[in-house]
Amino acid sequence: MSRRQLERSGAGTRRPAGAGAPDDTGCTVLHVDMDAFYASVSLRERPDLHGLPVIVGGGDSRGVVLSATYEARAHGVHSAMPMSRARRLCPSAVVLRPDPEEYARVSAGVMEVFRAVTPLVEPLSLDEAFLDVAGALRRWGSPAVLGQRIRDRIADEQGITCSVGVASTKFVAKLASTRSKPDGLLVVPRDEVVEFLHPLPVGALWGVGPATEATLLRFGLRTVGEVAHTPVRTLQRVLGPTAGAHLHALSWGRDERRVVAQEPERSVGAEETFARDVDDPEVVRRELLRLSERVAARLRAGGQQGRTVTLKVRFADFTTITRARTLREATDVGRVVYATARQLYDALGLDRARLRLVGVRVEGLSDTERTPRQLVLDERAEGWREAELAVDRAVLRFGAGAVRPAALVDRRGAATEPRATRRGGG
DNA sequence: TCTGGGGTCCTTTTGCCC
DNA sequence: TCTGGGGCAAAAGGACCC
Repeated sequence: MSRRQLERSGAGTRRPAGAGAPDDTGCTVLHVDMDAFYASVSLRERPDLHGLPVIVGGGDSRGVVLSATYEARAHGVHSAMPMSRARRLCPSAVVLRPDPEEYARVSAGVMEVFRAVTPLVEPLSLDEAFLDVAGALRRWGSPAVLGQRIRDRIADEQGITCSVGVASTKFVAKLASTRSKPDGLLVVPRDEVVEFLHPLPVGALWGVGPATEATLLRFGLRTVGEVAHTPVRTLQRVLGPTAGAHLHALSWGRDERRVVAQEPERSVGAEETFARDVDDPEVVRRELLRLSERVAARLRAGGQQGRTVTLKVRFADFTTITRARTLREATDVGRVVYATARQLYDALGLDRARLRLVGVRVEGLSDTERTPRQLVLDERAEGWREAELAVDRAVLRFGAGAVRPAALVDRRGAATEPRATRRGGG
């Protein structure tokens, strides 16, 4: 939400020509963000669609917008909007299916460009990252020059545009890249930070979403400047000690967070929204098995195990609950994850309630290497683990879907609907 | 007219032990 | 025996991000 607000608050602040280069001394944090990433990547294959409203989105009945070109955004379309609504807002838009593999490839290429500049790259998602360029200046010149080089290289090598924010802190760099979109670069000099921040709406602050924004508005706080001039104690009373202090610091441009390369993952999960609400427990259990296998396979691929299994259930009316159980030993075995998730599900005693979504997540991760093989792990689980490792090898050789649990295969040997959102035969 | 899927972090509640 | 905390970990929910 913050990004949208910031864009709406408008006032293209790219410097007027002839004002001289802004002072980027000490502005060693870069935030680089691809413009309409999924849409831009998909458009590389479809040059005929350039200049048209294009929406990338999934799901036949229940999908949302993943990305939209600026032409589509002009009609009010934005990401996370239900596809049905987007089509109504912009009936002329061309809708493309997402192509996750291609996005991952382009993302890897982009990250490579970053790492050629500095090892201190902190990816936030496929399409954006923070870079600490303090150590790269001797070789490359000033941060702004560096930012422009990155933009040029990504345009040349990947055929997409990006925007770069240059500042002394992560938070301001991120706001700056947003403000310079699309296809821009904005430096916020150190001594202009407060001037830059204070006119912005509160929703521009990191961590202020719809709920917090509503709270702040109730107290008459509309801009970052108004938050800045509110006593910390007051903010803490209203928002809690952590959020209150955090927001106050941000509103003055104080942000101590460093750029950190490769943060370890803290959880791995998978969830699925059904094409239509489901009230058959057997269908739900089959989905839980599929999700558990998927999560466990990803844990093994990453060399990780987890101790806490969380079940997520979303009812037809969108209310959502979670139930968790912590195991005695960490696991990366699909059958163990499934057994736990299924126990949690059965314990709910739902009795044919209509479900919209189920999910499985594993938390409390540790490296498999550094987690000693427990002596107490029962033979059954150990047997399953061996079997699943064999499956991993088969999938590597023969591709996904080569091997799957019997419960997920119908009598004719065909896999039952690979994705719950797919309809009909195929 | 509805609301995906991948996550992180924080707060509150709860259960347990002392 | 009852009550009351403090401290802790786990569980649950919610807000937020892309």
